[in-house]
Amino acid sequence: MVVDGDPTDMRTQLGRNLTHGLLDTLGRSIVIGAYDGKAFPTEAELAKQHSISRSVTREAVKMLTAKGLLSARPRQGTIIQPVSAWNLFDTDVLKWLLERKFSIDLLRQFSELRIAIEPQAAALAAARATDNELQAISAGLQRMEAAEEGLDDPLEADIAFHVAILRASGNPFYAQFRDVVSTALRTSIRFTNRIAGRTANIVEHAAVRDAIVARDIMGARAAMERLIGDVIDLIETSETPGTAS
Amino acid sequence: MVVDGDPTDMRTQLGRNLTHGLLDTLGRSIVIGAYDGKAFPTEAELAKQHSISRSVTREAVKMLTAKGLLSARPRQGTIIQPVSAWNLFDTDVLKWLLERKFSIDLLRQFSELRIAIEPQAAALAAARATDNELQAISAGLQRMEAAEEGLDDPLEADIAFHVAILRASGNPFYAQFRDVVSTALRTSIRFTNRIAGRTANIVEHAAVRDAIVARDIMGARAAMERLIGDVIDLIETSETPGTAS
DNA sequence: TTGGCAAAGATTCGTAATCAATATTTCCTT
DNA sequence: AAGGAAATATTGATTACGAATCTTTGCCAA
Repeated sequence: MVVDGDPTDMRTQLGRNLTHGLLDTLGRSIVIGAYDGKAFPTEAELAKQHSISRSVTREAVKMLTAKGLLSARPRQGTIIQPVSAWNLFDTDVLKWLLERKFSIDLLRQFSELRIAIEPQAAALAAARATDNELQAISAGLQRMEAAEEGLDDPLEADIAFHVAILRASGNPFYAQFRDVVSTALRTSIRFTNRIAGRTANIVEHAAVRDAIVARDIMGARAAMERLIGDVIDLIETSETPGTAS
Repeated sequence: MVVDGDPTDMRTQLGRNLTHGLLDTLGRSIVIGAYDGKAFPTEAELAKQHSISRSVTREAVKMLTAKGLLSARPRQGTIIQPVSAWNLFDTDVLKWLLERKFSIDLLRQFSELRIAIEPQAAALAAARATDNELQAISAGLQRMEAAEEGLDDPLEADIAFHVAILRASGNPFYAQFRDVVSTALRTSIRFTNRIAGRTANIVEHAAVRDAIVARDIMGARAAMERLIGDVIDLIETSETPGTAS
């Protein structure tokens, strides 16, 4: 009963199938700390609680161990791993984490990561982006311009722009930050829009694009630094003591 | 027979149990591209090929989908996901990736990531490391000094130093790069030691430590940039055309 | 030939029952 | 009190069966 508000069976739950439904329910419960004092249930208990077969339970648990949230040993049971073992760059973990608190604190952590990654990605893109990749970046910018006039979704356009640059870095590890950046922007928009009713800064985005297209490595890095620096400033000015959970 | 050189059963294989053994075997096979032309086997085929039960097969496949390598749908079968969907920061995926090629190419991609992350981590550490964290950084450096005189393992000491700084950043996302940095250093040592018989650069490491302890944010960033810049220079000078696989 | 619809087939999804392996705890014997 | 053996709890693994979900095939009719 700790597990979910509704102890109903999982058959109508989210997810493509029972296993994914349970994965989602358990992952969310773990991340929000629903088991913090107590021990994690055994396979048998989980199966019973959710009126689900043991196989499905085992598969969901195995997926959670694959993501670093759990570990299991015979006779000892299944235990929750320390947060340091969680794979924070996993899409699901990121999603659950965000539900726990869309606090400014988490947004700040995201942004601290972005300020390290994205300027360097822009520099690499300036150095080696292919024609196709340059075009994708420009396309993202054009979507943002279209969004200014209500012809496109401003958030999705913004995300497309940043992701295009990550891809254009030519380094698959950079491209992995897709989800982090996307999540950060989705969260960000709730704050930045609320705080200063400002719309996305087209001029500064264009500066990044122009520098990359001009193969200006230093310029691309600097322009992107400015872009994200703005976000961080906004977060910090709006950070009033006691707001953080 | 595509799967593994030895079509023996999995009972003597690596891994804590059958599921993990199969996970490892399949993960490695996928990453090295053993299924590149062909379709991925069905559950039934996998079970038969490895003389293993269907449940174990399903659990291993589920773990691989959790890591982004596979996806499964009824009637359609199990299919390998594009590399862009793989979770490259997963410890296992990283390990498999490294077995595919410990090429200079992969080492360069690691280093491009480090040059973005670690200087910023050093800067954050300089800004907010606790006393304990400062002590851990100094301890890492001392281990490196001890290693100079054969009293400790130089590689492990080097890793400990860099990981301590990642942790001291106070941002859990930075701490996640533990594995990437550790892997990069382990790979790196094979090259850097071979190319220039040089030992780890204690002086430059000490400069990073000193700057962090002195709360010198800019200095810490610059010192770490120099450190990793050296590695990148070494990689680039040793990069002869045709070496990349 | 073409269009549509129904039947067959393949594959993952899900349940159930059962035994094995592995630690831990309990308890008996010395 | 010590040591070891037995009971016990929990994950690990096998097997067999049926359900759900698509795809493909093939038939029938316009």
